[in-house]
Amino acid sequence: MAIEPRQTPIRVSCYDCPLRQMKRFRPFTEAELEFVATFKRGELVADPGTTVLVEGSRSAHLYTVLSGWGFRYKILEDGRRQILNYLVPGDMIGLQGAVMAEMQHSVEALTPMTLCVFERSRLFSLFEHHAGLGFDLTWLAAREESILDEHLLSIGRRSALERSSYLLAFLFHRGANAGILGDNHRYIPVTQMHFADTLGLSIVHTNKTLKKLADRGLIRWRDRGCDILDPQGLQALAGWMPAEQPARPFI
Amino acid sequence: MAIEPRQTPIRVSCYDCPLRQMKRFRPFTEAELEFVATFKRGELVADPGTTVLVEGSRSAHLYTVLSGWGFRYKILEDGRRQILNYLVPGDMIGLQGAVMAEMQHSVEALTPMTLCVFERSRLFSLFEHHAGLGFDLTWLAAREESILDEHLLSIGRRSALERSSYLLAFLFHRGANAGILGDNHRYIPVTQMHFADTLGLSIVHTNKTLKKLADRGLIRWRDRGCDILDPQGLQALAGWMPAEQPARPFI
DNA sequence: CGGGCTCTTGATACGTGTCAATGTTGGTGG
DNA sequence: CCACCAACATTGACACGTATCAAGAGCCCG
Repeated sequence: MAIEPRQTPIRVSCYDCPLRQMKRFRPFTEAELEFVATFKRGELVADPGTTVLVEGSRSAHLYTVLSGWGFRYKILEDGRRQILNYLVPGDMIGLQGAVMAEMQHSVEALTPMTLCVFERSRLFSLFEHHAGLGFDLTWLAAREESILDEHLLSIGRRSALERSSYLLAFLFHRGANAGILGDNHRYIPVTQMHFADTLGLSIVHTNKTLKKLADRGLIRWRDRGCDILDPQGLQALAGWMPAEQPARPFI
Repeated sequence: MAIEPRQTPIRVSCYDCPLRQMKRFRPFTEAELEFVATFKRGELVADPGTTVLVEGSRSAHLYTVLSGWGFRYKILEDGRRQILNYLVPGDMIGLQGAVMAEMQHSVEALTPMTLCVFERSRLFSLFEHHAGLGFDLTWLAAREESILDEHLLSIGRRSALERSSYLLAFLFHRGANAGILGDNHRYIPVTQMHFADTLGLSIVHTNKTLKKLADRGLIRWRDRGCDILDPQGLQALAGWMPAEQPARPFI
């Protein structure tokens, strides 16, 4: 994989961050915005398929997803891979590094992806000077935890068909909230291999299961990803409802 | 289940909290200790098998485990249950409630259990006045996330035997760190049904799998729980190593 | 003494994994 | 422009792991 993620100078200023202007994020105070602007160190640009962060490395940075889809994963020594969660704009990466000595998971880009790079050494000063931002970080971590809880329930106790439906409904929900679905298409850039590695299933059985969903008209496969045709139907089949939550923070 | 958890007045003062004195927790400043003491509202005492917190409820409190074993879980409508993680002294419960409108999981006691009860409404003032404590909360949330990552990997990609070994090694590690294992016994108060619901396996198959581990001399079953005889062996079988982490915080 | 739990074990059914082969698509280089 | 290759999707046959069903034993507690 010759293509490496490139760290570039700042091209998107926090002051006119396109994400921040979206209504689903809580607004910043002037002081907070100013702090975040000095907190930001650069940008990381990654092409699809690129590994952005590697398990076991020690990163001096924190990241926020500015654009694109990605995912977090872990692998066992013999190569078995488990995808843990997906990343959409507004998500934060690398908080675990403030706790553990090394990264405990890797990150890969699904689409072209841009990350904001922050200096981890200044993390504590964020807590010191901007309690609201500190609270937001905890908020984000707690929400990630809540998502992982649902994934665990799903992998542990749902059948292959229910699991698949849940994951599709979940991705639709995340993508829609992040505003990256394209109104008519509702396209999700996840291959069946990614599905398999998320669901804890083999690729073959994943294919057969997804086919059932396609036959029922819930999804349609195209261009190495899939269109969500009937999110409600998927939710019903999975027996899942997205939990309500207040306006989310964004750093 | 006639037995309800009882909220009692404070019996253990934060100033002479038995947990805080253990060396694995980071020390508090005077000011922090003072704040936490006023933050604490009471104690919750629960007998084994008692449901301490219920999914879907709106709790005005946060909790820290003071003594005993417990676990977090979710259930599907038809009763299928998934245990998400176990609770030992020093763990915090209910941070998710600061984010989601309702509790997203339930909590049950495995042994007699005591929880410290904190006022959620004062959570923000914790961030405002004690950046260090705010940071600690994020720390705890990030560590929980990291544990859930490992569970996901395990359930999704490990075989029944590997999974069981991982869980046993994991529980041993957590119990040992929390100092609740009893040096010679290394007893873990978890029934095979709990194991099954954690591993995403049926109770019958869990039994057969655990028996293999017992036959190999890695564990021994007794008194509705099990003794960990060979934690190293379990780790090796699972292909798992606990991640190194600095002194943990405790609130 | 009886009634729950929990643990145990064997027989059988079923869901999912593995193997193997084919089709499709998009990109690359001659 | 075409040949080729790599990655992904698809399908069928078969093997294996795990679930389900059923029955019984040990234990604690009322």
